[in-house]
Amino acid sequence: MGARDQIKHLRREQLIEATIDTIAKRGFRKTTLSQVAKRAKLSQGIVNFYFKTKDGLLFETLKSLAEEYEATWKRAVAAAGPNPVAELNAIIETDLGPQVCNRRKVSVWVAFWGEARSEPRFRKFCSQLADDYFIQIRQIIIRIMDRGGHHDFDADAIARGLNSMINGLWLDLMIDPKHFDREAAKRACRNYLTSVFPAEFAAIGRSATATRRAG
Amino acid sequence: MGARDQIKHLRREQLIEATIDTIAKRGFRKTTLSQVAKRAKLSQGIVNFYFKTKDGLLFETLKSLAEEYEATWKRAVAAAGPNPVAELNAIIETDLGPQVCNRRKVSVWVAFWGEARSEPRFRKFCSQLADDYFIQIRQIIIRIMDRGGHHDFDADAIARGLNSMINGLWLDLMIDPKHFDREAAKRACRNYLTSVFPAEFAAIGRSATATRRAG
DNA sequence: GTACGTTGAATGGTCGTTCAATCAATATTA
DNA sequence: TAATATTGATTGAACGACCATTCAACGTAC
Repeated sequence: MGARDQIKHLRREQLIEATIDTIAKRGFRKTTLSQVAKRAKLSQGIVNFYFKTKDGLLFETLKSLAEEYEATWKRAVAAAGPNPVAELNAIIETDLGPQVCNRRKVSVWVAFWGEARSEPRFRKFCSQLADDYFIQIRQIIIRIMDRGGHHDFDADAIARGLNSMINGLWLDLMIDPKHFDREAAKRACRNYLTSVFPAEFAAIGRSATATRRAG
Repeated sequence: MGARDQIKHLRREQLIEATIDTIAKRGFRKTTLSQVAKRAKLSQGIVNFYFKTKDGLLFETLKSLAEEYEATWKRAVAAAGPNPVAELNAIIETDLGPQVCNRRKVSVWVAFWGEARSEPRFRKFCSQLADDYFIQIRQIIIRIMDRGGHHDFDADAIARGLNSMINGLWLDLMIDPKHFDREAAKRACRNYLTSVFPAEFAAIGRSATATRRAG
């Protein structure tokens, strides 16, 4: 990669970061190209040079955010080792950890979700992403079920419940950021899993106050 | 109320409905006053006559949607009688029922949530609403706990989990409307509650496939 | 010197908002 | 009651502001 390509890559990242900042600070409605350019400390026309159109910039921003998110949680699952309980716990930890679950990034996600219905491009991308994630979670849950002999549990319902709970907790951060409690959010998820798999999540639940209150 | 006031009320409702339609069909970004006016079959300037500004219209739309929602679930809880298990089940039933959980209305909610961070007016209103709802759910859960003697359960975590799960399931409807399954969504919630309160939700869980698969 | 990155002024279009004019309903008068 | 005055509802053209996009001109690296 020559210096030419490096600067091209740098500019794209610079503009995408500025877009995320702008959406987070001013909202989707008030996100204009001049605002983005100003925040990136570049000139007006630069966005159209690198992304052709405003929609192009927005879609690339979504893609960038998605790639980072996917890489983050897949890395966390891999690092958690072969134990499915630890993997699920790692997902909760990263999904509600500060790198993923912060106002800056979540406000961008919610902005895109809000436009999903009217923008097929956004919707298709987001649904593909959500589907991959759901399938992974369900797969982990099935492994827990197999190990514990819970062959009659409804893996789909459990996975959907956890998935939705995490997304809903992200929304909490948007709606009531002042009272949002990261640890309480994790506790809600662990509480759920400890209820479904008492034996498997007992240790994690006990140490972090899951189904039962600590003390 | 004179004919004058009646028409005033009618026009406001007409414009708010048109706003909901426009946000749902074209997204927040592309919601313009001329679009709203056209959909309401009225003239350009009418919105400014009835709502002063565009932001005024949007906020009144949010308020209208919120009032309807609150009335719906409070009515459902009241109708479910004094049994807290039935009340919680009624909340799930209405929150994921077609009157509340449909693409038209949910897309408007998500649009406002997305703008919540940059619009303090939106955020304050939404957080107040969410708080009322959370407190109600928690209160019902505490009643279930008292009745069942589960004094060591974490009511906050259980309530937050259910609350978030429902919100997250609404998001599912936005992101992947084609595969969204209303009954599967309800099942995820009931599954959760049956795991936490096996004895209390057993009947409901059994009939609707909660923790364990039917059959 | 050539090719590419970058600028910022210019353009055409669309937005929210205003307002003089018009229309319809109600109140007043004869 | 009929005619008229008054009030409020509604229109749509007009305005200024701001938007995304373009592009000729300039700067810079190779």
